[in-house]
Amino acid sequence: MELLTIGDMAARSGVAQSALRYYEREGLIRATRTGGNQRRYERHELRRVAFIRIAQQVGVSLDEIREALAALPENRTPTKADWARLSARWRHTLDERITMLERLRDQLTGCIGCGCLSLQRCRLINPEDRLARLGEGPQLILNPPLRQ
Amino acid sequence: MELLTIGDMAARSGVAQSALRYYEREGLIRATRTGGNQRRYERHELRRVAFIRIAQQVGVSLDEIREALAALPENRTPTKADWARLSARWRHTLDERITMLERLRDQLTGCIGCGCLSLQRCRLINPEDRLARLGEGPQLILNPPLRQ
DNA sequence: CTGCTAGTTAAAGTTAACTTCAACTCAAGG
DNA sequence: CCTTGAGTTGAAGTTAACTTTAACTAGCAG
Repeated sequence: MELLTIGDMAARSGVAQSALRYYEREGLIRATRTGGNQRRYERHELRRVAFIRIAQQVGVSLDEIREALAALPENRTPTKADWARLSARWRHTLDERITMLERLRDQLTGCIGCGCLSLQRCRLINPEDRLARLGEGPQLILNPPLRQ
Repeated sequence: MELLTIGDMAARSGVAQSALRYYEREGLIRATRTGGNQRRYERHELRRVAFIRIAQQVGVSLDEIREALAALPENRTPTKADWARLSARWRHTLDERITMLERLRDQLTGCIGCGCLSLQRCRLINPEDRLARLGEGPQLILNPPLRQ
């Protein structure tokens, strides 16, 4: 059971040591300590780091990533099935994000592309035809959660 | 030539007044002033705001958005052609982002999905087969710009 | 004129995700 | 034993994109 130093982890994962310490403080990865208080990582922590970076690319926050990682077993090395279960979640998130961007792209092409980018008429800006249905109310740009 | 107050702009764009002031400080939108120093917006500034929010959804930073908006004419209301020219840029960015996410999704399915998420063997983690080609060097997770 | 809502400013606060810094300690080679 | 490179800590700094606050002014109805 060979353990990795923080330097090893940084080199093999491409993630800075300061980030690895940060992830540990945030409860995303774990390390044991040597007698001299240095961190030693088990090999499977590398997989956690990989998972973290991938999820970040998908646009998931560290908070959500921590939550997902909490589904891994505490007292044994995660199995393939454990990881597969987690990845299913991101797969779904990814699908959603891709769909959103594709819709945005298609509408962009036919909408800003044509120069019509009008808050009154554009489906991109006023997606559910809110203006038409709600009459005088405020016309929201894009999707809901834009706070006022 | 009816001008809009900041309240009008906020209501019609769904963007907070504080954000509109911030955009102005950052040089993304412009307003004239009344005798009493209140902002008055021309109608086409709404289109700018729409453009800003759309670009943000695509993942573009305000810095880049400002740069893009700088291509609009200073001294006349932008035409459809002006907007179409700008949108072409985002269209391209969008395409790239979608492609990236699709690649990520496909690899996620076949890679984390299968539980193999291994830094040594996984194409997702080690995309260009760096390990194989470069021998002992550090193995970077995902795409390049991960600083050390 | 009185009130009230809408608008103004500069400055400070917020959040995420880290990095940088200063001041040390550990581990290993010679 | 000495030196050097790797590791440790808490605290403060960084960046983007805003929001909040406090103290004040404008515009308009009655």
